[in-house]
Amino acid sequence: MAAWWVLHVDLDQFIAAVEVLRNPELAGKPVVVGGKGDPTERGVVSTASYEARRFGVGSGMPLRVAVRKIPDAVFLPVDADAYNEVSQVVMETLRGLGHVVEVIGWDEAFLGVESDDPETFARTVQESVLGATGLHCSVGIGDNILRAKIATGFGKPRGMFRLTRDNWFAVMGDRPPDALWGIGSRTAKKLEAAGIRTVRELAAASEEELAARFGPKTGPWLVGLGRGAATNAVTGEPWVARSRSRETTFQNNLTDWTEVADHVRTLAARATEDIRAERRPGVRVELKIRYAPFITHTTSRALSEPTLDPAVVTDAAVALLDRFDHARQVRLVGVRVEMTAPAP
DNA sequence: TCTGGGGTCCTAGGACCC
DNA sequence: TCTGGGGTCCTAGGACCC
Repeated sequence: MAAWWVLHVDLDQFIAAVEVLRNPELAGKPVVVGGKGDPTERGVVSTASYEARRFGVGSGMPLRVAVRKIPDAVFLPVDADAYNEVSQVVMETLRGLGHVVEVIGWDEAFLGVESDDPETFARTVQESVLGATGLHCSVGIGDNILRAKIATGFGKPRGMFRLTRDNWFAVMGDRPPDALWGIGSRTAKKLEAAGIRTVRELAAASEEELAARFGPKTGPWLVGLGRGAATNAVTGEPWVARSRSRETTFQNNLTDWTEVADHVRTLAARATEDIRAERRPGVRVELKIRYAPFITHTTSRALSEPTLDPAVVTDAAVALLDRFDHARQVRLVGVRVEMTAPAP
């Protein structure tokens, strides 16, 4: 009787690899993809090639910092259309293997697989993706989605790793809590203040105590993460967005709020185009302002009735500007529109 | 070092209602 | 005159992920 497994498939340095694929001369060079590709501008690294990572450059790092670390790296702009196209080939290839596929990003998916030999199937996955796209991937094998997701990191690059209840504490027990998917630096710091420095200690923590510190749902959920607990259900149901948003960071902070208003109108119009394309009326509009140097506030308002009318959305967004301090400089503006639930 | 863009979910306080 | 308890909605902010 074959067992059920969750496989997590993750393309290796996906964005950089796509760029190398269409420009083979980049192979072996430090490649940094991010922003508009100009490391003197505001922007962050989306993906760095392994050659660039050796210099300490990684995702989320400001481009201005990256260029200081590797002055002669190849800097490229983000080309979302190109990555989407390759991503679709990857996901179609995975679906073609005959198992349920849950897409969780451009370069990641879970597969629900019934098998006696998941490693052999993982090898098939890697060969299929390589054959269809020329790209390498790593595979995590787990008894639930959390363990599969974490396992992938131990398989990179081009490898695989199995993580289950049997080796969970042997592999993860002594690691810091932010090695877990869902715990970031902020929560790790708060956990440390509570005397919790390892996954093993998190697993043994009191749910009541963490509920008092983190909230009624988050506390017990964190303890569960420490134990490696998660669903093993992989769903092929297509993902449905709840909101659409557009935002812009200015290369130079704005001081003129009539300019700010112009940008709000443009962004609101674009967000409305997005919801119109999905035929999902907007029910709430949120305006985001990031003041200089990096102070972010949001405000939102429910619309009086669901609408697809660009004028209604735009006017609502512009009206929200009244709630902000027009004496301050603006680094970013954003508009988000919440949609009605999709028709069943 | 100086921090993108597009998303999701949770928390907590206040309003409001019974 | 002084003031319960519970439920739900709205809103701002925080944290996280790709």
